Amino acid sequence: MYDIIFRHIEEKVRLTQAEKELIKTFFTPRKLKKKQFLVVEGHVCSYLTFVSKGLLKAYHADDKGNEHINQFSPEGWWTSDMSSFFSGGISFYSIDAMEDSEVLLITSENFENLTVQVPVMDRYFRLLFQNSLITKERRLISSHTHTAEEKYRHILDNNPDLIKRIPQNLLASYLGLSPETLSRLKKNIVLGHQ
Amino acid sequence: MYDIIFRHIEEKVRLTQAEKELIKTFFTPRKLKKKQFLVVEGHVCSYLTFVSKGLLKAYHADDKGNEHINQFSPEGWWTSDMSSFFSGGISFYSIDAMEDSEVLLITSENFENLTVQVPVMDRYFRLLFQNSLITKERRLISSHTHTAEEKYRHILDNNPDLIKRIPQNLLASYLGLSPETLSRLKKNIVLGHQ
DNA sequence: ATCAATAATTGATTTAGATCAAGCGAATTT
DNA sequence: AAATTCGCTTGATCTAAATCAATTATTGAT
Repeated sequence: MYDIIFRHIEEKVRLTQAEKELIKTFFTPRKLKKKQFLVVEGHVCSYLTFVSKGLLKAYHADDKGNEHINQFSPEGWWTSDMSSFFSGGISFYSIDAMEDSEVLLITSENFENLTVQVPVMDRYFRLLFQNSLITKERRLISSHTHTAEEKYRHILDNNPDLIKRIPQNLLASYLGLSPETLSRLKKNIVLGHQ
Repeated sequence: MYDIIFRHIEEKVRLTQAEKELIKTFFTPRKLKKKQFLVVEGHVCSYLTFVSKGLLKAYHADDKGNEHINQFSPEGWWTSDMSSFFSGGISFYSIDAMEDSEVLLITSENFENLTVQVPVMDRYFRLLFQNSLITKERRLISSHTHTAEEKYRHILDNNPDLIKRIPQNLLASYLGLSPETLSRLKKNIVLGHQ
């Protein structure tokens, strides 16, 4: 259960055995059935979540009821509504399981304890957030500069494995496109390659 | 010169006098004239930069030569091409001064030394990046859900002070709009309020 | 295996915002 | 102070993608 999380943390920082034992005590494991919610928009997001198995999505529903996916989180990724988690406000996103999943949950109090008692975790999360930030920045520029087709090609090139697990309409939502547009441009790409 | 940076850091973490003295040694102060470049796209971004006075912008030019502003950095903010800075690759953004400015520069080696010798700085940057990440996520969702007018209203409500210092065409670029569109929608808003 | 729900495709139409183009006012340079 | 550059506005036109609508897969549930 904890193998994956330690493998991931140790890609960025070193941990002693004692630290690992301590870290374990701050987390709660949980299983999620497909379609089960971790957070519902409007409630407080009480957990920062590490996905050890499966696939989750975080999304926001706008005024017209359209859902906009913020992030897909397969195994080895973290997910949460960070704003709600760290500040205690209501969650902007809903998060649910797209596949049967296993997750490790940590509350904000325990997160605070974790970083105080294992300071190297501040470094780990600094590196984690730093990388996420770079990716998010690029996605934002991409949303302004690239055409629908370029956005699709880009994700296809960079996340071929993940794409296979994601229904097309949800991928469209993630890219900020309508399902119809994504369907149509896929056809063009196939024909374009002949 | 260093007052502002310490004030900002101490909003998030505590520093001893000794730590402050040490921190100073890692930074180099520099003055920038308006229009002067800190980094040019395609070169390595060697510095993480704290703005103590003035205003900088970071932007990317696409294939067609259109510039897309990623970030405005007034006093009290950090700027850099983080990807280039942390990995040594070439910079995706150019960064230049929109006003005569004063900045504090730190190299990546010194950044590494800083976080090792003053571990609480890992926490500081963790908190900094965490907040940036929340903001970037919201901007990305906004770019998918909001109309041009809503985007403008939103920034007007949340950054009224900053907007005053920014020419309209650059604000349009930041919002992912053409200057013409921004000009037109401003007129509608004024009329709408009568 | 059947039925119901959900996802993907395809076509017709609309629309928000981009692009092209011209003129004007303000600011910076010499 | 004149000249040149730059930013803003306004109008006309164009276009990528959204929306509306119907049809056909595909998946899931009983």
